[in-house]
Amino acid sequence: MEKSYYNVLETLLLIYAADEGKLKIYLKKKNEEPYKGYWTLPSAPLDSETTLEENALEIYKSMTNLEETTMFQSKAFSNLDRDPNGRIIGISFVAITDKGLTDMKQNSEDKAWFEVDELPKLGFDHENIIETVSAEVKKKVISNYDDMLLAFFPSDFTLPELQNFYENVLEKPIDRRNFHKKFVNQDLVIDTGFKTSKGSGRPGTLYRFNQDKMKGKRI
Amino acid sequence: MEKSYYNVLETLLLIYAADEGKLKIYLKKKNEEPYKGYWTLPSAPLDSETTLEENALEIYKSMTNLEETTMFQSKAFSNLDRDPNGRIIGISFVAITDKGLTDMKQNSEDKAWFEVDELPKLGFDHENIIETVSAEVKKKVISNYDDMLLAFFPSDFTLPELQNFYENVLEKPIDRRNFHKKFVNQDLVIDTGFKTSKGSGRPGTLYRFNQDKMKGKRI
DNA sequence: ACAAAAGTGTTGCTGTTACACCCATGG
DNA sequence: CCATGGGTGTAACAGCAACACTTTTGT
Repeated sequence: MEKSYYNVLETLLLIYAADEGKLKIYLKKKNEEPYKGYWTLPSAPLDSETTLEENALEIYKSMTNLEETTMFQSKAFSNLDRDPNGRIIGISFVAITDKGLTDMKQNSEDKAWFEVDELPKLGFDHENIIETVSAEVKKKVISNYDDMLLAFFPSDFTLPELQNFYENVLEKPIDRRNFHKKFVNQDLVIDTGFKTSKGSGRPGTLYRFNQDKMKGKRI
Repeated sequence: MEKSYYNVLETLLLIYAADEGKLKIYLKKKNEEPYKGYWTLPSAPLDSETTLEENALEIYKSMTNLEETTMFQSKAFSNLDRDPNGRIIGISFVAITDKGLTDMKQNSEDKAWFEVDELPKLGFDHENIIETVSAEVKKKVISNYDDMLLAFFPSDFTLPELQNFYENVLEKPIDRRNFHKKFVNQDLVIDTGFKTSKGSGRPGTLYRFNQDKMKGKRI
């Protein structure tokens, strides 16, 4: 192979959501070789007249039909053997979305949500990328670094829902009563006045995050 | 300009150290056009047979004559007008070093330390890059996220030294006595048994970080 | 009325904050 | 012996951890 100062780049997008208490990622099924039938991260090659951010947002729109999201840059992956077709450098972005929205909710033939700890067969080095970036995202969720916990709950939620997600990410159980009081006593959440009743048991109060108190707050 | 899927990349290295209580960065003076006489970040073009990490380490070695450092990837900068010579994508890395070591201590004609809040005239978009990345580094120092505070003090220090640096990064004063006890009472530091005496006043106890307690510790 | 899920109360501990005071060195 | 800077003490308070109990729903 000829050594050169020109490189091919791709933007990789990791779309995350909190769903049923689990951290999930939205993947795409590949229907051409290489890795035909494998799942992969949505991606796009970067041309010389587009910024990485623009490129990532385009991928987001095409995958979700949504315009807005919390998006930020993550790591670059530059191993020489990432792609069997030749050297390509991948720059990863993280987008956090509200799974409740739009047609993303239903999995389709070629787009689906997966728990980050139960990934399907993945093409290229995407399993490695997902594990690396997910570890970073989880770490931020746990302490609300970069307001990451806030980003996962843009709309109403019950405290048990929040706790379920938080416990799964933390991989440790937390006392239900202490968790509840932490958020209520410190005014980190606002009571919307509504309740949810799904199944048996007392209905949960619907809260939303108190943005002023949560922004920058260390959990 | 012709649209293409080939891009030129450069690795940019931000070498930081805690010195005299200040967060400092090591820069290089440019002696050819463009930006001749301006200061810039050390950088290297990326060829098609090198990883970003290898490239960053090469820059580090050539700037410091040291082999080892705490290094991690930071953001990628992909604005189209970053460089007057044409589109080039910059991938930034952060290295943290012990300024006391080697010949780095003395500033030379073409390499020097600068406080991140008192930067010289910088070429390209490097001022923007330094500000962006420095904000990220400071934020991590403040909470010891990714063990960032630990990384800045690999060898012995006095608590007043540590506090001086921490206060400058935080941009708020902290009670001297509480700061002291926080670290001592929680066994975050280990007494080396040595003292420093510089100038008047009672000599300070030399501590080093207790790695076991500090790793992962949120300050 | 019973199970299931959500919400409230209490107590002790740990760490933070806001203070005043004592100790070791150089001039 | 006094200025300078470093180290120790203490009391009030906030947040966390570990507990038992009560309330509201569905069946």
